[in-house]
Amino acid sequence: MKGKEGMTIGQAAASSGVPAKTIRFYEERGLVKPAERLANRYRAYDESNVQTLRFIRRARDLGFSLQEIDKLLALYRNRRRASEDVKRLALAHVCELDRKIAELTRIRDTLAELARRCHGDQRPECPILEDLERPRP
Amino acid sequence: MKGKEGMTIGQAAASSGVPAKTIRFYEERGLVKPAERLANRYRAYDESNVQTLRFIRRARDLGFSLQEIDKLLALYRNRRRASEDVKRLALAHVCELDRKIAELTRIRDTLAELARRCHGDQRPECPILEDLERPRP
DNA sequence: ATATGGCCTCCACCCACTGGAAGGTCAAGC
DNA sequence: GCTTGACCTTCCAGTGGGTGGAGGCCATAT
Repeated sequence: MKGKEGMTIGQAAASSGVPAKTIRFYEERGLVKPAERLANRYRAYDESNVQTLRFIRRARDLGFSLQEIDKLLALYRNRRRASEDVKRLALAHVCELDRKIAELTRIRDTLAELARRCHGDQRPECPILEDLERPRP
Repeated sequence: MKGKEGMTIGQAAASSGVPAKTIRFYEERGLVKPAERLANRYRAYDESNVQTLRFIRRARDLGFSLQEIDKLLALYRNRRRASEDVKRLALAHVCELDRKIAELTRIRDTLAELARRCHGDQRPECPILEDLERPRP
């Protein structure tokens, strides 16, 4: 396990923040290319692999899907990319986030209002259950 | 297929808004009790079953998990329930929604700011990719 | 010599469905 | 009476993004 840059999957995991199991999963999904193998069949990683893993980690934290990350990685690796293409991906994702936030907020407000109207005591009467059982148009 | 109230799964689906496949799935998961069967092995539903399905549908629309719905259904069926218990479930879910909304909003703002700083032209320079590749502490 | 811990593969499971294949049932139309 | 088509039945597989565990090899310290 020598070599200045060489790392096992566990070290790459610690260094990138992506769990070892997840790294294998990404490899299987084709998100990262299959790692080189040592003589003992252990996967070997270098700084550039770890860089890619960190990129993926950050993109996941920002809510991009693996499919979107695949596209982002392609742009990342392409020196002749147009920032326009990256921006389009990002803005599409912002739209999706706005949509989700709006929906969750709507649900949240509905439910908070129902809870506000519920006495929350020992009696069975409950506007929340009454809402749930009400037939909708 | 006689009987004033009797319905097939397709009619129950149309009447409740829960797809037939999903009704079978709920039965398998034990969320609803196994439907009666006709001589031809078709599932039979009545208004009360449809009412339960509508309840589930509405609760799903409000973002409750099947596990939470299981508890809500138990409270719904229990005439001696305390509205306190329903309210507690609802408020816990509101908290969870608030948490999710806050996280998505944080992500959304981060990404929108990165996109704002990106020229979005034909050149490769891109603050979004620069952010993604940046090592984190 | 063995105990620990890391690595390997493979399979199963999570959530909440959804799609599809293969086959049974029923009413209507010719 | 036979076909057609719309239902219904079961079972199996896949989605997304992993996580957990079994069973076994490898490396190092005691």
